[in-house]
Amino acid sequence: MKVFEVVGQTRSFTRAAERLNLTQSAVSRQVRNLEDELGEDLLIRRHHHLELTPAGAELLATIQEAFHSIEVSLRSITEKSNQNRLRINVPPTFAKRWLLPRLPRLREALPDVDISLGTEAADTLAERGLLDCAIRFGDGEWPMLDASILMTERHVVVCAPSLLEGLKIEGPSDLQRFTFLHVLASPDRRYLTWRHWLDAAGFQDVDTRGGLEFDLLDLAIEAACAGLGVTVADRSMVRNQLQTGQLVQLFDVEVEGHESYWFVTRPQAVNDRKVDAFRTWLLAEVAADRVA
Amino acid sequence: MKVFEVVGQTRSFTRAAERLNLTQSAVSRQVRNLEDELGEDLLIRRHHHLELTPAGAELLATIQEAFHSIEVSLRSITEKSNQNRLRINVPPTFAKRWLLPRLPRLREALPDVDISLGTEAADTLAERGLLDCAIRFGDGEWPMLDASILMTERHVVVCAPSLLEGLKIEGPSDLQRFTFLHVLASPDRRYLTWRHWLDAAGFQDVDTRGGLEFDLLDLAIEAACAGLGVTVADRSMVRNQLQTGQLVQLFDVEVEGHESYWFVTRPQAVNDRKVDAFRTWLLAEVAADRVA
DNA sequence: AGCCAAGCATTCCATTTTGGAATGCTCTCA
DNA sequence: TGAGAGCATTCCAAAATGGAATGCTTGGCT
Repeated sequence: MKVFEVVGQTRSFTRAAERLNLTQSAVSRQVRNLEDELGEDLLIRRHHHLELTPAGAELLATIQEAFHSIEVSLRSITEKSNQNRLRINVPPTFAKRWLLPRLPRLREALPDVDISLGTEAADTLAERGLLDCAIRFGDGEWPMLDASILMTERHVVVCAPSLLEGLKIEGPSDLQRFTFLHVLASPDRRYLTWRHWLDAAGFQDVDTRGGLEFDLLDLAIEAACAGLGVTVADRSMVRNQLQTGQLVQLFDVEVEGHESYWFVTRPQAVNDRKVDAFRTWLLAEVAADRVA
Repeated sequence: MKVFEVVGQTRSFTRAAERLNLTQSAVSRQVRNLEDELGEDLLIRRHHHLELTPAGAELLATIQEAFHSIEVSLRSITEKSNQNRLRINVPPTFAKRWLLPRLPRLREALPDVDISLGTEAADTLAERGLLDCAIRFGDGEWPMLDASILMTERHVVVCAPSLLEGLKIEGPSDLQRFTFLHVLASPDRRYLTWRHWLDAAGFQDVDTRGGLEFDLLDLAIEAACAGLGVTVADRSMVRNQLQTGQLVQLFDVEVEGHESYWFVTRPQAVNDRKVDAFRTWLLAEVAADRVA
């Protein structure tokens, strides 16, 4: 039953199996059993995707609602001392660079809401009921979830002021002297932020192949602060360091990235007071940022 | 989970076990496991009865609703050709004597509703989702169910006209000559309808100890029709026989019983079109009866 | 047209979960 | 204070569930 719910969401036995920590074989049989019991097909097995039959669609809707309400009830029991806890997951860099500095203001704005902050790279908002909401980086397209845009990344190049001592930085060749700090999208693939920025700046023939790689932007920024090299970073993530002089910006080139930070919720969360209050606060904060 | 639902309803591990076709031991551990998982007690184990903790009460309510909606959805799939079937259980005598003769009228009134009629002595309305509603005989007090009164029994004494040939029936002693037909409440206990009727009629010293016993009023009435003796019966159940002359009433004494026929539904059924239409029809029918 | 790969079905066996029977424990009531 | 009702516990058996390997079907691609 639970299995069918996930299959319905993922529209794939294989992906459902992953989400459920089962094998595809187990999922296949569970669904088959359910169909047998009902004497009615729930899914149309097409190749390379599944479709729901009308019966399946109706059952899926019912099951989702029922399970959700049970899950909420269960949670409110497990943590009944924490009725007012807001559980969120936030990308690590965003958490550290943007949210953490604003936590005092958040507490002030929502004094009666406790916050549980997770920084998993891949949150479980769609899969489990543990999270109330999340902030995600991407294009805002996530199936079965609602997303409101918070901010689009704006890339600037920064480094520690110590690196610049006695140097004049005016063009591509000056840049080439520094160590490049990169952020990895996956263990063997970099984000192309340097490429985009260089294109926008009109710098040809800069060799970015060398340099240090980090799996988190946060670490790249830390490295830059430590004077290890130059990095491309989202302006919002280094605002503080620029203000205090820990980092300085090189060139007056700012590139709008094609991905953004989004506030993401399950559709059912529309009538959750906490989530709503948090969304409102977030949107107000980012609006204030833009003015500043 | 399902186990806890039934325990919550029955307020007893043992009875829950019976209903679930499990042993008390299995039920005990299921509930214990659930409590352990939640880290919170759901039940207060008092001796000779269980109480729900606040957490347990909340969870029970949620679970009941969730399971019910799933069950309905499941049923509508299993029998999707029978979306418009109304499943009812009716006491056997009521079914045969009152409802069956009116079925044509019912079909006329609700032409698009198919009827599934069961006549179990103890229906499963509270326990399973199979029935949409039921008619029950009793005092109208059934936990977790809604009941609307249909009619209170009115006892009269009847027998076949052949028994009276050449006799004049005027008092207790005349009555004593007949064979008494009794209805059993349980294998070793009669309903006290004869007693009540004799008291109301003011007949002392009638010995009712002998006679034939039946487990259903219906059989007693059949026996009376066959000229086997005299019986006390609810007027509504023999209306037809009195009209056609198959039975005749002895004495002009009519006793109101202290139990009634009720239309019983689960609380969730309030917004079920079929059930509502049936209730309306039933109430109109009994109202018409009273006028006639 | 035919091959390849993606993805569901199937089979067989191991693991885990669930259930039953017997027994123990504790509280209530007479 | 003893009996009995009713929940807890223990131990073992049975059933359900899951995993790995493998088979099958089909849509896409050359």
